[in-house]
Amino acid sequence: MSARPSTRRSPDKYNAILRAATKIFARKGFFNSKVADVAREANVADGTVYLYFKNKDDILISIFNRTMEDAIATGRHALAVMSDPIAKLRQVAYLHLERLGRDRNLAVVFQVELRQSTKFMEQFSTTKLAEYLDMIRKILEEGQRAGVFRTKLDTKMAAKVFFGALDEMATNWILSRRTYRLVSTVDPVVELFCTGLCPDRAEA
Amino acid sequence: MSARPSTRRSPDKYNAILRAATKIFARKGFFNSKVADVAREANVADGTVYLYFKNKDDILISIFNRTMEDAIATGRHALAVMSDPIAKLRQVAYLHLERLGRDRNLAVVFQVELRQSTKFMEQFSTTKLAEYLDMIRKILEEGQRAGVFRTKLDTKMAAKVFFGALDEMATNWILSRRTYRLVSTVDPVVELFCTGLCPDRAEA
Amino acid sequence: MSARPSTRRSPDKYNAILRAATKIFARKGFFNSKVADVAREANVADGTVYLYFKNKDDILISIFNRTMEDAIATGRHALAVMSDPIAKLRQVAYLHLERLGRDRNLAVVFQVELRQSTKFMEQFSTTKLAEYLDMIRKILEEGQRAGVFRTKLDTKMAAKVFFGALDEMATNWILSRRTYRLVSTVDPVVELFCTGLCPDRAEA
Amino acid sequence: MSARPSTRRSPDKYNAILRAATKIFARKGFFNSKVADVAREANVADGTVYLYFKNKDDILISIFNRTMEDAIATGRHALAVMSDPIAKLRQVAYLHLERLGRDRNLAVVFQVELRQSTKFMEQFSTTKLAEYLDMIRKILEEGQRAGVFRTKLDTKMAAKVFFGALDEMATNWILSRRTYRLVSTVDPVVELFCTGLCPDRAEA
DNA sequence: AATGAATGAGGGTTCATTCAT
DNA sequence: TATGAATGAACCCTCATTCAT
Repeated sequence: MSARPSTRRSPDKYNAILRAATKIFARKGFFNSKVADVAREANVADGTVYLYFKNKDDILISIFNRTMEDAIATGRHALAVMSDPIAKLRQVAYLHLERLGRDRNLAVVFQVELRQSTKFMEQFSTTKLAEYLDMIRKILEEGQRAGVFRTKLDTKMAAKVFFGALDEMATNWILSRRTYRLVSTVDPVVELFCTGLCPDRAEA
Repeated sequence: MSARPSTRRSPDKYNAILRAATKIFARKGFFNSKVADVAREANVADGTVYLYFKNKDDILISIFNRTMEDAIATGRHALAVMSDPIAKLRQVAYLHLERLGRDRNLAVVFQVELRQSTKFMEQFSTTKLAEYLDMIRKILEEGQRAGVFRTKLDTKMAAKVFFGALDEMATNWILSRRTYRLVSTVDPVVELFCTGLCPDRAEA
Repeated sequence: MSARPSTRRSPDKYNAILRAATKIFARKGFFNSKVADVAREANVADGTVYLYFKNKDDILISIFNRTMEDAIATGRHALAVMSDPIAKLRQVAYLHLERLGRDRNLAVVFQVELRQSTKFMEQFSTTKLAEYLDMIRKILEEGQRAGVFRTKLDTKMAAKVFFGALDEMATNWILSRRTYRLVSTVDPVVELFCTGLCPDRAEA
Repeated sequence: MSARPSTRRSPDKYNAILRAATKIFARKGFFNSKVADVAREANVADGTVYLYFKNKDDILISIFNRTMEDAIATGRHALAVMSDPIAKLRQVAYLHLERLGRDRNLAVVFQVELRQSTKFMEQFSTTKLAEYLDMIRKILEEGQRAGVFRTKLDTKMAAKVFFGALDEMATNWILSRRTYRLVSTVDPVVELFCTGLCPDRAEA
């Protein structure tokens, strides 16, 4: 019918609802969260939520989109002034895990709630996530040209593996009792990813 | 109230329901699947489902548990007769991805539907998943003792990274148009994991 | 999706819901009636209503259809054994007004609630109502052939006028304090319809 | 709380809202029409509607009242200069059907939307409608005194029947595909009403 | 054991109305 | 007077679960 509600008037309310939703979804799960819960947490009336979001799904999607846009923008900006491919990879890992480690609610939503259904995931993976994987891939290709990474590497697959590693770090951290800081996994992961399991043959 | 529903009486019906549920959950998502859908697919009455499963959640959990038990048993059995740690890793990856690649419905349930909520995930990760990660870790430690893997490696983290890589392969395969066979990713992943991104200094 | 619910099992419940709905709709109006009200009046659970009817609209439509089918069947049956066209008209008027006069709830639903919207009315008028008007028209044509009714009469229009007269009698009766019996209007209406306003020139 | 909203300040806006409401109600039905729809159609803000009308019901009532007041005034005025009772009846029929035939939206609101509930109808029938029926009745009584209409006629009932005939003409016209002009039914109806179905005995 | 009709709690969403500007 | 963002009560319908047969 009508155009996407979006931010009609107050960015404050829009942000408040998004923040509240992240908290509620993280705490109770998306499906078990009521829109009324989100509204109460955001200190707005139930109906107000629908002035800013098309429906409940749209809230979840908006959390994802906004965070990914921030992440990609921040990533691109940070990478722009760097040249060492390994440092760039480390930077991506750092920004990724630091962001989630800083906000457990956001982490839960990203690692758990967003994986609700193929409906969501297909939508996400074909847009923002593909863009994110591509950003990683470009670093790897750059590294290949610079002779820092092996030439015979399948960069598309390697990008997935790298992302998979970060993803697993985040998921594990959430499901653990969080006795450690998530960013503390950045260096080991990057190191492992670059060096591999096997001892440097040079050692031999 | 009553005793825990059992699988004793008719394993046929129990299996039929589990198979039906995997199909339905994969197709429509866990939350959007109705118990009645599962019952119809399994050719039993709605009420019959409750003779075999405590509730809807229990069906999902049972899919997970049974598959994991199979996987761990199959894995242990296959690994028992092998000695090369790298071959063992490759075997784990193969069994993991071959199983999911063979049954897309199961793959969807594992990669998507089981991640419904922290409630499920915490339950899973503290039992079967921990056991699975431990199995991987033991291979790595064995490899360290055999001098095949670097000693300074954090095997716990490396196990997670390895699992994360396999997990991402599976998820990506589901979300892609599946134009390739999932098992085709086994060798590249294992190779990357062992060798790392960087060129062998020996090459130089 | 699924087939029309209709009478799945118990005609008792089906009838109870229809009777309850007639009462509730008559009392509070269709739009202001809650399905829960109907269910309570029928002594069934809310959800049970949906085992027998597709939705709230379907209840209203079912009241109309069932009543009209009864009316047309009863009418045809009664007319079959009669020959005098005027007597037939009187019979139609009698059955029409006696039925509504016997059940004020039904009368209210027919005279008021069913006129909710063009959506309903167009649906009704093109099927059952058209059939009813046609039944009247056939009597008039028969009367013309028998020389009892004027030949130059537009029977289609006269049928509408006759129906309009009965309809207005019913509506007026409902909106009045019902100090009279609805059937008492049968003879005057038929007489007026046959004779007209003007004095018989033969009188002069 | 506050005083009854008035039409004083801006008759333009008042009329615009009434015109818009007639259109919207006709198109979507009263219950399915949103006040916001009416406001948009009238090019005013939602809240402005409440400066001119007490609530949504009040808009519908106002459409009825204003139209009836016009109709009765116009009728009285036209009848004042006439003497022949049959001509007067024809004039009433003409004004009635010409008005509705000229504005389909208004016709739909009158024939369909106003019959929403006994709440509305009782309110209407005890005031404006009674007045209208009374106007018709007076013509009939006058005709009786003049010897044009039969003396033994129940004028109250005959007035209802006449109104019922006009009402049915209007309803039928709306529900048909409107392939004819509504006013074309004036003469046949009046003629039928005066002469009746049966052939003039004088003919014999 | 198996059935499936019946249950009824639950929630996303709409929209008439208000009121601060 | 006019606005339109905000409100929150209201409700249809779904569906997991039960239980009489």
